[in-house]
Order: sequence, then C-alpha cells, then structure tokens
Amino acid sequence: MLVKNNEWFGQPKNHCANCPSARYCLAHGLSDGEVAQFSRKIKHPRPRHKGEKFFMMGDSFNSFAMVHSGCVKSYVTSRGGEHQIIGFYMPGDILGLDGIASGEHRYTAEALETTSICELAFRDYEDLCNCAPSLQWRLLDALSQKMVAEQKMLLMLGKMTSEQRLANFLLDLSSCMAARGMSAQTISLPMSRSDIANYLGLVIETVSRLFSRFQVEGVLTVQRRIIGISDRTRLQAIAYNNCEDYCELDRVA
Amino acid sequence: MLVKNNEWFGQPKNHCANCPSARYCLAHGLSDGEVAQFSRKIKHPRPRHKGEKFFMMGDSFNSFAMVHSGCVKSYVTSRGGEHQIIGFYMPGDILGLDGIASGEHRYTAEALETTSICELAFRDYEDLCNCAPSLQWRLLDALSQKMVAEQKMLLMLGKMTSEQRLANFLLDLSSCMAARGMSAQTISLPMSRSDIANYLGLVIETVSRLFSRFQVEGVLTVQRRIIGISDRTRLQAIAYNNCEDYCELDRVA
DNA sequence: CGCTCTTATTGACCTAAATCAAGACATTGC
DNA sequence: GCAATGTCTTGATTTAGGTCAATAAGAGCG
Repeated sequence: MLVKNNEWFGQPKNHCANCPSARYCLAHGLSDGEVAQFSRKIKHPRPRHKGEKFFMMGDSFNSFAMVHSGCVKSYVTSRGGEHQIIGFYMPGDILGLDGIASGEHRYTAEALETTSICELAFRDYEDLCNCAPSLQWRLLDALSQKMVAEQKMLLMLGKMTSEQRLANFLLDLSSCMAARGMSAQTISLPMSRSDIANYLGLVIETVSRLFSRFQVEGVLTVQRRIIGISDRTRLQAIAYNNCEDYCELDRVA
Repeated sequence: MLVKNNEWFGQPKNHCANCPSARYCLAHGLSDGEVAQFSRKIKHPRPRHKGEKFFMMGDSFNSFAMVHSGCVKSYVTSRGGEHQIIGFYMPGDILGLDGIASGEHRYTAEALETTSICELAFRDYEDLCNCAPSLQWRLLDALSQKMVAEQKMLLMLGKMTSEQRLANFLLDLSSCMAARGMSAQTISLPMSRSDIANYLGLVIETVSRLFSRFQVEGVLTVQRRIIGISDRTRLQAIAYNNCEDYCELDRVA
C-alpha cells in the first residue's frame, strides 16, 4: 500500500463505478458519465483502525465523506468532558454534514473497526452540482433523512423505557444490515456494549442485563457481539409499545 | 381580513423587503431584486391560533415555511400515541425541512400562540435557486444548523441531569430572544410547563419544582411564565457542569 | 361577581435505572 | 502456557426523577 501526503492509493481510478456501496452513497442515481466525474473528485485518506479518528469536534470543515467499508461512531463532548454518541455510520452513510453551517465539525468521528472513507471536498461538491444538478437534491435528502433519524432518537431518549430503546436499536440495526444485503436475523455488532449504552442514554450494566433478559425470554440469542433475533414479532412488540401489542401477546403466551 | 382559498391577503406585496424577521429567515443575504422575486413566491396561509396545526405528521410535503410572527412547537408521535416535542420555532425559523427526504412531514407543527407563517413551495424554491444560487447554500446551512441543535438535545437527554437541562434550555431561549432584539434577562415563555417538561424529557412536576428551587436559590425570578435571570453566571455554572465551575462557585458562596 | 377550566405548585411515596462491587470470560502479548 | 488487559455479566444497594394526590392561582365567561 502506497501512502503519500496522507493520501491512500490502494484504490483504482473510477472506483465508484464498481463500488459495492455506491448504491447507498451520494453518487447513487448519477449517470455513468457523472459517476466518472464524481469519482475523479473523491480522495481516499488513509484507513483508520479501531479507535482512530477521522476528524474531531472543532476541526475545520472542508469536506464531507462517505463510509466505504467499516463502521464509524460520532459523538459530541460536553464541557464536563462527557461523551454522547450521536450516531453510527455504515457503508454509504455520509459523515460530516454537521460542519456545513458553522464551517467546523461539531462532532468527533471515530472508527469502530478498520474503516476507509471516500472524501469529497465541499468546494468540489459545489462544482459537481453545476454539472449534475440532481446531486444538489441528493445532499438535501441525506441531511433531511439524518434529521428524521435524530428526531426518532429524541423520542427514544425522551419517552422510552430502557427495553424499548434497546429493542428499537436492534430492529433499526437489523433493517440497516438487511438494506446492505446482510442477514436481518443475525447481527454482528460492530460496537461495544458501552457504546450501545451511551448511544441509548443508559449505562453498560443496564444494557448487559437487558441482553440477558431478552435471551432468557427467548427473544434474542446472545453470544458476545453476535446477536440473533429469535422472535422478531415479540421484539417489535417491545419496541413499539409496552401497552398495546405487547400485552396482547403476553395474554396469549 | 380577506380569506380566499385558505390564502390570507392581509399582507402587502413585496412584504419581505419590510419584514422585520427577514434578517433571520431564508431570504437573508439576497439582493433587493432577489428579495422581490422571493417575495412574489411566498404564500401566506391563514394564521393559526393557539393549539391549531399548520401540518401534521404524515401530511404530504409540498412546501416549507418560515415563522413570521408567533411561536410554533413541533412534535413526533409514537405508535403508543405519546408525543415528544422536537423543537420550538421562533420568527425566522424554518419549518418543515424534515419532509424533504420522504415527501411527507415527519412531525406535527402546532401554534403555541397566534402565529403566521410565510410558505414557499419546494418547487418554487427549486426555481428560485436557479436565479439566486446562494439560496441553495442557505437552505443547506439551515438544515445543518438545525441538525447541530438536535445533537445538543441528544446530549441533554442522554447525559444531563434535570437541572442541567432546564438551565441549558433557559440560556438557549435567552440568547434566542436576544438575537431577535428582545431582552436577554427577562423571558416571557411562549410555552407551558408541560411543553417544557416534554421537550426536556421530564414530567411537569419536576420542571415546576426546579423553577421553585432556582427561585429560592436566587438564580431566577419566576412569575408564572415571566422568567427573570437574576444570576446568569450561576445559571451557566449549573448548565455547563455540576462538577467544575459550579462547585467552585459553591465553595465561594 | 362567582363558576368553571386550565395551568401550576407542593407534598408523600415509589420505581426504573444508576451506582457500587465482584467476578467471569476473551484476547493479546510475552 | 499464563499473566495482563479489556470487555461483559451479575448481584446488592441507592437515588433521581416519576407517580399519585391535593391544592392554589389565574383566565375565560355567562
């Protein structure tokens, strides 16, 4: 692997045309010619290993990035030094959109496992929009989508019990995996228990206990980070509402 | 007041040129000619009274809107029927950005007091962008900014104590008021205690108790919805970190 | 004015989840 | 192989904030 000026040359040119994640990333929906143009502007920084950061809160914002392979967590840090995980990014997800308004990154992006990204300078993006105007609406879409996801998280943290939060988290992760062609039944968690706990506004012990309980109840099978969803209906009942669907199931059981 | 086809004609033409909120809204930064063009595309739906809705979760998205006067709350509803307030919108704030990705509104927008808005069809916005390309980046900015605000809320709900949440809320509201030319010391709350509680992931009793305690401690003066900030330094200490600044102040006191 | 209705406060008590503490299990490097 | 280390599980105990209940204080209205 050749490394020069923090730039990684392990990828062929016009890589986007053959990229398995292009289906989910910003380039999706462009014509072949546009993809080639797009591809030319993409830079590949050195991949990051687990625990290494792509950028930190406060860094100046010049470009955003799409996850190519691996997984990233983003978190904000309070004045007291506490972290709050804001999101997890899978291949195709766009990283760094928070920086557009203020010109500086407002969260830290850290690799959960060895992760490579495709970087696009915001300036180049502006240029590309002139050639391929649809790109403009794609980014708006992506931002709007991310916003909706964050609003769901607000609902989770504001109103849901610990078990509802974990159930929702696992279901979301499952459909995220399924959308990327992986199994929806068996999830290999890329993040630790304490990452999950932090994300869900809980402590690690609570998450651990919930995994155990769900396993005893026959909803999940848990082997460290390999989670099998044994009873999806039940999991959905827990996730959506303790009172209605769940109690009904409870009465049947 | 003339009302025809749900359209309100109480405003003069080219109203944006004289609008006191134009400084904060999407039109800010446009040239005089561009403002006139922008103004022509703006529709003014009937103002809504307290409790009336501009749109509901699930309605199809065709346009977004800027608050002209009054105040709006947005909330999502879970399957169980519970509400979670996502944000409050003051004059100049943009409403409805959540609908861009999916084509339908993902939250309900409800007036907290008599409120009028300026509506811009998304289609018209696209046209306007061709004439005034800077508009394109303004919307991106607005979305990105909103996202950062929501990320702060995630930190609040995930990691902060009830008193930190309320202190942060009041400080944010204070600077929001100040930015709109109103007093930063005395806030007239447009929302009820239960709205505040819901927004902060608490119950109304907790919020009420906190107001009382802050008053006893000399941090606030509370007269129903009129809140005076008597000791901003102290309030900031509470908001930012229980451990560092606050304890130091505590030791001094 | 007194009546009703909504909104806010305050107190007594309870519970979900946090904290504290002790091990168990994997993974890594020597 | 076996320390050493990081990750996860489980149990005992505590507590911040929720729930339930009663009262007060405005606001709207006939």
